[in-house]
Amino acid sequence: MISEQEKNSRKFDPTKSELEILQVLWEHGPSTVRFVNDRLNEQKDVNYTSTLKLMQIMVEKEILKRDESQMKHVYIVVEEEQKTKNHLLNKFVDSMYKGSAGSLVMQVLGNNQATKEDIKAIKELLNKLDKE
Amino acid sequence: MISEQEKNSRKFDPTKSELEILQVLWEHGPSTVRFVNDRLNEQKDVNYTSTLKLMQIMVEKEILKRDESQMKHVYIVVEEEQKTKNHLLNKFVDSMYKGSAGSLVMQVLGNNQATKEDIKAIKELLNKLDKE
DNA sequence: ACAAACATAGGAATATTTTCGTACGAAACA
DNA sequence: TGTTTCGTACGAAAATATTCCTATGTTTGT
Repeated sequence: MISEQEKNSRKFDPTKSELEILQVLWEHGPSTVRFVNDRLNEQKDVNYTSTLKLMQIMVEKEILKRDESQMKHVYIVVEEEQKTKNHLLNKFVDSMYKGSAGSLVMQVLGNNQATKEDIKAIKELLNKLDKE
Repeated sequence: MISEQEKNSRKFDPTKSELEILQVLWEHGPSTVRFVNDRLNEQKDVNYTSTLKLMQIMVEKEILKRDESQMKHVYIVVEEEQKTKNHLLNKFVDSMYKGSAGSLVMQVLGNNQATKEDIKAIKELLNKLDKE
């Protein structure tokens, strides 16, 4: 018996390769396997059918759904990008910073990993949060 | 042939299970397998020899080193905690936020994932950065 | 109509990660 | 001193993740 918890967490636990595919879909929206594979091949060598297989698996896992009305199936991300990213961020923070999002931010800021523009935007956001 | 790059990045690419072990060692300092295994068993079921094996593998990968002068070997993290965390954070930011640390921070702040204290500390840090 | 290019499906081969059984020596202790 | 407990080493099994071969059908262009 699989609990709902497990079922959901599995759904939000893309593997490394799956994440690469998600990134393409997040950036470009619903796409065919061919398109995704072409984007991936800009970074690394991967066979068309490998990408196809992965995307099929992702449909099974309900990470993606697809429009089969055309022969060239169009794959669509099921979960909102932000929701998934949030989940992954939380997991990351939990495991690396004992759940303290603050200390993650401190690390980023203290490490010159944020540009001047970033910092400006962050300050503005903080001000906005103050007013609420 | 394996490039130095790959070799190094592999060193900093702990698997999921390896990360769990690192967390114990980060929190408690140099430890025996028995100790680490006990900590892990507070969270999940895992056999002693499984933990042993993993930690031995981590020594091979030079993620850990160990003091064998006693029968109960003591395992020690090679890389500084911060250095490893930084590396993992960078990888995360790269893959999830196209390398923009700022947008990660924005997401954390915009999502009530930071407490009031966090925000206060962040503001202070920002002020300090300004002065430099 | 035919060949070439392209699409999906399915399963098998690989690679990687994780877990654990077994062997065997050292320490603890009744 | 004998036996139980605890330690390491090694290798294999199991679980996961990744890659790609092959079959088969569709579309495209000549």
